[in-house]
Amino acid sequence: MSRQNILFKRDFLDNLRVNIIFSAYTHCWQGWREFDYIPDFNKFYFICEGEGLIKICDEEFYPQKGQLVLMPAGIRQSYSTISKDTFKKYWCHFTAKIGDINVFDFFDVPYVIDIDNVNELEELFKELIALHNDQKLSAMLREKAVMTEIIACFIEKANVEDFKVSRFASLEKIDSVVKYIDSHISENLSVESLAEHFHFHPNYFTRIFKKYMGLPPIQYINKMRIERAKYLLRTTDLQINEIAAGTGFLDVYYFSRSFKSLTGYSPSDFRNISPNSF
DNA sequence: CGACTGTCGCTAACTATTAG
DNA sequence: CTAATAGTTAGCGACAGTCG
Repeated sequence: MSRQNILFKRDFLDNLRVNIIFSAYTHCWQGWREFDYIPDFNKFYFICEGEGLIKICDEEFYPQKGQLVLMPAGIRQSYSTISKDTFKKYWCHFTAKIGDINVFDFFDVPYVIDIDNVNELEELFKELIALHNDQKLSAMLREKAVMTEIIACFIEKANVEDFKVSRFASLEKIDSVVKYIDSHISENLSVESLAEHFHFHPNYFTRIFKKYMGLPPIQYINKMRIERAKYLLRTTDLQINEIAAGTGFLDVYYFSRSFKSLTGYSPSDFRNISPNSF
């Protein structure tokens, strides 16, 4: 795995937004069923007992105790009881998006997986439910963390190792753009020149860049420039104007102002408070 | 003298919309 | 998916001035 791929993955995951709509533990009633609907949110069902039918697209599943079911947003699905022995399950409705895209659209994942450590997942769902009913700010933050942990468990168990970049032709190009920006960060990069280099119309380029990366290209470039400047401030004794020039800022004054607006510190303050990494 | 701030004006970049 | 247009916003450079 190259540094650039790791960078891309991290930047990409920086844009992950998780939102929990509802979570609960339920013993399904006899009439528990709905057919051929398309939700705009994802669902997890963690089956504890009982039996039932889940249909996703045209695939039918009869999940068992100890299995976790993913019912992704935007896909036609149905569910129903099949006997008096109805499901007892933990479940949650949630969205998890990178840019404007559902995170599960980036992976090839099965809809049903076996869980090895049933107790661990059960505890996570219990915590999720408790946190969802807690109005404290800290609980809201923890709720997102627990939801992210459940998603990570699912992805780990599903043996997902990487984004399916090839699934999105444009994303493959944006991946190249990000690598290009990383290796040319000290040069005079503009949206127009980038769009031209990668054969996009500038308007279209800005739009899809933001779609996948969560922020417009120029803001991403500036963010990366400031990250590089922070690194140089910590690890070198270069003068501020040299660092400004080395990170693509034509104007040291503008560099100083941008740095402060993004980090809250002026470059020299940042250097003074940072532990020296020599 | 170097680092930084405040302000001004120009323009590149962005967004929304529409159309092919 | 690509392109054009128009209105808005933010980036940027320049300069004067302050601070230590």
